[in-house]
Amino acid sequence: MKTSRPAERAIAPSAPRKKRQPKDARAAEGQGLSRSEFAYRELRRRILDNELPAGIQMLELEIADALGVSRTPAREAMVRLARDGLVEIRPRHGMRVLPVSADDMREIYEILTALEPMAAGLAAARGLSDAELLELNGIIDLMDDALARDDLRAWAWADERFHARLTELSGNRRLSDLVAQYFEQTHRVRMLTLTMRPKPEISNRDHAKVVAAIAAGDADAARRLHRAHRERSGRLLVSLLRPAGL
Amino acid sequence: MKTSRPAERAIAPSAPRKKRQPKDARAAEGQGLSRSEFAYRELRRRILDNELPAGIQMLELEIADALGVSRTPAREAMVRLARDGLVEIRPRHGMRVLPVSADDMREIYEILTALEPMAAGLAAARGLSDAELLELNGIIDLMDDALARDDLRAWAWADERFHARLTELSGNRRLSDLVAQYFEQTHRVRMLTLTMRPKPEISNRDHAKVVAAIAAGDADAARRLHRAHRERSGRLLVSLLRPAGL
DNA sequence: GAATACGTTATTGTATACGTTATTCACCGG
DNA sequence: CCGGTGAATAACGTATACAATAACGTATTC
Repeated sequence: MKTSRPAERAIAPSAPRKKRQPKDARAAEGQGLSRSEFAYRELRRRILDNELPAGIQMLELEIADALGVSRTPAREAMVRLARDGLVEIRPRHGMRVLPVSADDMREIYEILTALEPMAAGLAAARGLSDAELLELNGIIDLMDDALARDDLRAWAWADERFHARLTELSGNRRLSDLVAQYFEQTHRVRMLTLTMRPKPEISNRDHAKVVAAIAAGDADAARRLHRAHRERSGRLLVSLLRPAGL
Repeated sequence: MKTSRPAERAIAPSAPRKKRQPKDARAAEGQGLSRSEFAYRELRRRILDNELPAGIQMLELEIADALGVSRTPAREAMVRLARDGLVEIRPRHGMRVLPVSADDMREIYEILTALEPMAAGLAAARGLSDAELLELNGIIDLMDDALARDDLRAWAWADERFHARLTELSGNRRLSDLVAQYFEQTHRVRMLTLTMRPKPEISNRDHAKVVAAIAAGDADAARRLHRAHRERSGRLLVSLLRPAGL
């Protein structure tokens, strides 16, 4: 037992204590989300949408107030975001949204260049069903449509979807979660550079080739092709970023 | 300014309140560790050393008591460990140390098979200094010595060290952290299967070949060789695990 | 006028209180 | 004897209280 606990607890809760005021956190209540989960997701959303721009600092209490929760769930969310590599916790200065430098992007793209081709190879080795292949090709069609309409935002959305779906089809859950985590970190930068890059027609062709290799069950080719695709897009992004001096 | 801070802080702390009893947590005090950090490290150590065997469940309070901290840091440690993939949090049943099934090991090895060869390739492309190459070869020597003495534990230690050091030399911090995280998860199983596997002479040769390729600056060869090494050891481990029915 | 020491204050890490709710176990009916 | 229902209980999620301390500003001295 605890050695010495003063027995203040013995006093009877006679008076109807102040009603537990959950402040607002209105949005959290809506779903079956715990406040902790809500804080995490909302904070992450704001960061990824650049609502909380890179570099910004927020104290625990500011975050808690902004989200309408107390410090405990706010803190838990911060710890999780730090693990995700989105923020940094600096003891007396709160949480800082990490800027993504060209060098950071290089590191992240190197990781994706390792992981995604592996996923493509695994998918090819496993053999995808016709429905799954059809789905991937459908996403490529979406990308082509978006490109034809010059709708870059729609293209980016479909592109992310393609990469996510392909890795999910690897049959390795950890792998696809990991790719999702790092891909997420590229999202902010991709959005920023979307208008700076040349029309991403090559990307669409790359995707089609990878899917063809997977359909043929050629794991080695799928891996090589996806790798080439990743290397190209990584180089492109870093080259766009470097002069911008982020 | 903060809009509305009630001034409860104004009440003077007149009476010398009961001394804050930090229970024990004696070990935490020793270092400059926060209790949270201490809880995390200690818990992780116990899991990796199989002191907390796979499958075991512990409630928040049990963990807190076992570590001599309160629920708050215990909880924070749990959240972090869950992120690391070592435990699972199940709301009313506390924390469960995740068992590592053959299938889990397959997933983890697939990830390492993607990441480590990339690290080797990067190291080769970057070009290592003589001192760095010497260090890697020194570790290989340690492995040979250990093998000659039939000291499997020492061999395993050096092997882990080799892999860790090599990925660090990739120049990609995120990559080496990631490898460390997944490698860590194989540790428990590697220790269990250490006596079941044939003498790992091939491993030592594999390592030497990878270092040679890096020394020659041949990124492609380094990648391919490391990949072959990983594939082999992954297959071996899974094949040992499967009949054991973990 | 600048530098340093000191006191103040804000922020954090940690403990703990509190209310909610899943789980469990006993009891009852079939 | 078994299955279901409800009360008791315990675990958790969350809020908050509290103490330690780093950061900051002020004053003092040279």
